[in-house]
Amino acid sequence: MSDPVDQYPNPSPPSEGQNNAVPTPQMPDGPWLQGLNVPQREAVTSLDGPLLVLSGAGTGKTRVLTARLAQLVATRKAAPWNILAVTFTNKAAREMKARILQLVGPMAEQVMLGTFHSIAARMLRRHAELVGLKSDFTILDTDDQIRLLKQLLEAEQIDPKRWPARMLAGIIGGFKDRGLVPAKVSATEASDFANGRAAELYGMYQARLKTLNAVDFGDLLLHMLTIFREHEDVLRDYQSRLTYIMVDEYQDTNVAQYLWLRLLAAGHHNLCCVGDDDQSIYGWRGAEVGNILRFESDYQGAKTVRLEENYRSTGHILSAASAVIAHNEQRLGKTLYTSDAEGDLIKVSGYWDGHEEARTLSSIIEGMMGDGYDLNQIAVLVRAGFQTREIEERFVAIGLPYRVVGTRFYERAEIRDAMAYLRLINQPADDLAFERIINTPKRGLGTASLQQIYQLARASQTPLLAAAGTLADSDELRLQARRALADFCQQMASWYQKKDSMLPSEFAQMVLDEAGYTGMWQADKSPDAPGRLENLKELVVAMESFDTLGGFLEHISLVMDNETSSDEGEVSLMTLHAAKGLEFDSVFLPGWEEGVFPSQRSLDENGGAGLEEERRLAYVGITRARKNVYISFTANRRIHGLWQSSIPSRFIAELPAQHIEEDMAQGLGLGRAEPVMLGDVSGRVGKPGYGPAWGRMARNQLNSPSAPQRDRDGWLPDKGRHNFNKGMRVFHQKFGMGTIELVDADKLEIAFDKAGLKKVVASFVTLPDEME
DNA sequence: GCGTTTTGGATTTTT
DNA sequence: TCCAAAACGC
Repeated sequence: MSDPVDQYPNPSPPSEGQNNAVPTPQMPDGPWLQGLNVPQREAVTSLDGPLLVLSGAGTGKTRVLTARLAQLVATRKAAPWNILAVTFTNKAAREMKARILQLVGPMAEQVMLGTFHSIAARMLRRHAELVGLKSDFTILDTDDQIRLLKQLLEAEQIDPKRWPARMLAGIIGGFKDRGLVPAKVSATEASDFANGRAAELYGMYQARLKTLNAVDFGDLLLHMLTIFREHEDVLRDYQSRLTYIMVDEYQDTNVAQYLWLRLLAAGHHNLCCVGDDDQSIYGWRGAEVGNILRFESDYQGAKTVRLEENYRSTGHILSAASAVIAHNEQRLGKTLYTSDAEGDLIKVSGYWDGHEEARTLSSIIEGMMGDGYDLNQIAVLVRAGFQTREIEERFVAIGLPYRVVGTRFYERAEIRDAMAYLRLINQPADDLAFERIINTPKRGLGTASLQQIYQLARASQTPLLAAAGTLADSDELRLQARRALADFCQQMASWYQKKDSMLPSEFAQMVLDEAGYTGMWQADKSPDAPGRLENLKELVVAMESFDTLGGFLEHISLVMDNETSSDEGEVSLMTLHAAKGLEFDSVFLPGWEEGVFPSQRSLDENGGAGLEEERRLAYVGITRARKNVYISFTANRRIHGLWQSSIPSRFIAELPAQHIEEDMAQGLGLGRAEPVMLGDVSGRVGKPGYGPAWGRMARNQLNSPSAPQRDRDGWLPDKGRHNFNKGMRVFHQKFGMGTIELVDADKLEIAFDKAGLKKVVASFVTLPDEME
């Protein structure tokens, strides 16, 4: 967070004199070429024309990217400021920058390197007026966006229950991902939101953004597309300045990003895209795998280089991952190999329930810790965030140090509030910031007073803060509210005066104190209040590396991550998505059950394509590991408070037998029949009871070489396919015998003899005589 | 205007 | 089950 990587120079070539900075050409064989394998070297030295580098997991992608950049500079194909290097994350940009700095020295500063969004933002600030914005436009975050849309929906009298703002935000985001301005949204694409009003609402939202002098994330790219299309001179300018383009994680580009790149590269076609179609896991966010699949036909004469030698994982891990991903049809195909040893087999285990899974997983980690393993080299990767809770609880119980990766710093309310204060001071017309903090901490200004402010602002066409000032001087409001408002405005004015004469960090501290915001949390007795104060402190510290408030705000609106890594070892706990690009010695992959992973929703909503994306997620998960992989599944899982029986993920069946080890010792032995303990739910000691059908199922899963078909047994959770009726006597593995009280599609309400009235899914109960 | 109760809903989220 | 946002009552 200390290094504002996104502050690259303007796209214009540096003024004369700086040309001295260009060093004498390096020898053709720079140090960056040392130790590259054949395809890597080919990718690095193929400088002209379109180039697609298909780089599998762990094949040295970043190394190739940075070496190629160094090569461009060294051969004088391009001056640093002629090179555009685009990444998706700030972290990737930061890393690349650091490595280039090492390779080519301070000239690296001149490379236009950053995320799609930060580069587009930079460009947009230069040409803002071409789309009706001022160059000091505000970049809204998701929260502001939703609030804005809520207001819009309310004004349009659209039922917020039926048509939530969040949904509209998603639809509009989708349009923007596809590069569609409101006028281009066709009737078919308009979706049925609020009876087909999506396109219309999109237009209204854009108009509202313009009056606020604000953009959302999607707009950064979208506005640049508009500018490039409507102002050829601007596009030409960039085309002639940025003569070599490199893109990281190309498989994740959406249509807007694709078009943006295509326009920029249109003249010279010196476009090098690096990516891995097998690691495309952001389809739901608008990423188009098609972009990478189509590269060769999109760019005539494109060269493709495959990086297939993996330097990360051992043989079994790599083979197993490759076998899983081979089940996908939509892929370009790569054959990863390693010269590393076969290593350990992947361990696959089944457990009775999530509790047992968490318990066992934790004790394995404890054991590793005892053997001197570095906890930082261990990760637990789950499909969805809610899965971390059960595991976290166990970690807490046994005192295992861990950290959950992915809870975003900037999403915390206190950070957003603090930011809103700073935003409003920096930009008094920032109405959304005003709304956020006008009554935080409580100033006794409720909806009634706010209504007045809105009215006046609308009538006089002024920002809310200005309207508030006017209102404070009038006698429209009750004395109390008027006084509060006057105080607030006065404070704002005084802060505005001071904002440029103080260090941003000191300034922020002062504002938060004077506003009573720090005090608000100090007075708060809730258990998380100290943590929030801690976060605020962190924010202030983060500001220390900035000279101006404006600089900080620009940076933070785009770079909102904070990576606090501790020196003490901690197990990392995160989603599979968050793990992309990371690597660990040992990786635990719990929850491999149908419905959870692959996610039922993904399957329902996107069918075969959804399944393939889930499978890529599995591939990403396995390939994070260098040495050990532990995959597990459970027979029963409680989801949203309902117990559901589950069957092992089909991905488990796709793991070839020769690369796995059925490590059932800790949990349920497959096929080992044990007595079923009827109705004994709580206080269970030792191994729980389980039905033999489950064991049979799991074994089938494990042994079948191809995708399993589970159709018999009635164990499958296919909805509605049951013959249960009210009044029937049934058996449930966890709750024992009971009588059906109510049938609602696949859900049954059952009065259990011992466990009482419960709602369960039909697939989880059987007729008593089905038991063996 | 604010604290409390009720209700509904619940993947993944680089920017 | 558990969380956050809407609705409710003082």
